[in-house]
Amino acid sequence: MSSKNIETRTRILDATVQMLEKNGGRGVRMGDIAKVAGISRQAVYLHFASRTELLVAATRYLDEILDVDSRLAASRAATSGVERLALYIECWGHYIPEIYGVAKALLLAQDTDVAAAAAWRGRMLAMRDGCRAAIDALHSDGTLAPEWTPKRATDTLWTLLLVPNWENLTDECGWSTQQYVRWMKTVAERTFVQDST
Amino acid sequence: MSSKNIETRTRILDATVQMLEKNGGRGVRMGDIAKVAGISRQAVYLHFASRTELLVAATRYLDEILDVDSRLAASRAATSGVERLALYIECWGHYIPEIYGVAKALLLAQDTDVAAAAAWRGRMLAMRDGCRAAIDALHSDGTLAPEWTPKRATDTLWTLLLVPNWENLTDECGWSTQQYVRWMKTVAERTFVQDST
DNA sequence: CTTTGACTTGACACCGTGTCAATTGACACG
DNA sequence: CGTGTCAATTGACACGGTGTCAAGTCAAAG
Repeated sequence: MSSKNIETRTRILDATVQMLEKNGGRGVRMGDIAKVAGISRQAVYLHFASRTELLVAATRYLDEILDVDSRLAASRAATSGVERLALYIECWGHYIPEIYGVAKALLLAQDTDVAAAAAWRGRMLAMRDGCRAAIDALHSDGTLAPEWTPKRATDTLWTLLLVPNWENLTDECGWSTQQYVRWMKTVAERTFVQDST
Repeated sequence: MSSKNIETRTRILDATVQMLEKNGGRGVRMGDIAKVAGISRQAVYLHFASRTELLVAATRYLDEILDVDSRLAASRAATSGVERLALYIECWGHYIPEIYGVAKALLLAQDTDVAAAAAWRGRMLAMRDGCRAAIDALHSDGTLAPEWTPKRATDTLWTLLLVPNWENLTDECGWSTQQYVRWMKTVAERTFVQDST
């Protein structure tokens, strides 16, 4: 009964994630997802009221699978602000490619759907918290470069780490994830960390 | 005859720019533009084959009005790499808000239309040339920080200056254009310029 | 007076999302 | 055994926005 219900639901979510991953988040229609899940297009609407709702559920589902929380624990365990900043970028940098398909779809849905915009914004604000924590750690170490206020530094770091930047560096510039992580760390350290000389 | 033709064409372009500017590039339909231009929706198609073509023409038209070339001349006149970098960011930073509406529309059209994606990409590659010129100037001054290759520094600066970053800092973080320019200069200098101490 | 060319009006195809109604088939319960 | 429930199916349809097509208007130029 309800177990079959849930089974179908996760089959839809699996299909969604799989399709979005494969197509980089572009051009995946409700019908395509249904086909991969082995059900009719209308049946998808029995589980998710709209495309946006499905996308949002898919991101949650993926986060669960990837166990984001335990990953972030590493950066929180850092003993210095500088280390924390580096670990946070490392964590985030490896996370992006894994969620990229779903994230991109949500990002695209923003234009037509207010709910999608709100959902994406929520996720980004959560990411901002991580940025603020890293900057605050620098600040309380006294290693935040003096021209920055914590708020302004947080805004800047947050923006630097946004998905479109990763997209540009990997897609257009041909960088690997390793390189992305490596050089974002460099930018962040040179930008925010007080000169030690 | 043909003068009337051209007159209507520019009226359409004016209407397009005006509407896109007013609505931040979102939700402007062919019919809306036609209405503002004082003609029928179909008449727009007598001058532009598709929405994308109209958007592309509108960016060109706007560039012409804003006289981008002469603006860029200032940054090319710089006597040092550091100065050139700062002037380029200054120039670009004041340019973005003026083209934002049209740029955003083109950016959004990318998702559905390959031609729009190509057009946008072309503009961004042109912007990248400016970034490369600034980085090269640093490089030949010997003031590019040693960990950067020119190519990698160019990629990074280019990405840093992308429109979505300006969008995030102004929209989400509430920065003014002045602040954007000020702090992007700071980031770029701290990131790319060899430490002078 | 006729031709030409810009523009108008109105109808329509296409695509993808979302809705609705009628139907099927399986399982559970009395 | 019949009955009710619930997931899922099929097929049709509305909506919004782009783009196309055909027929007609109107003014200026020859």
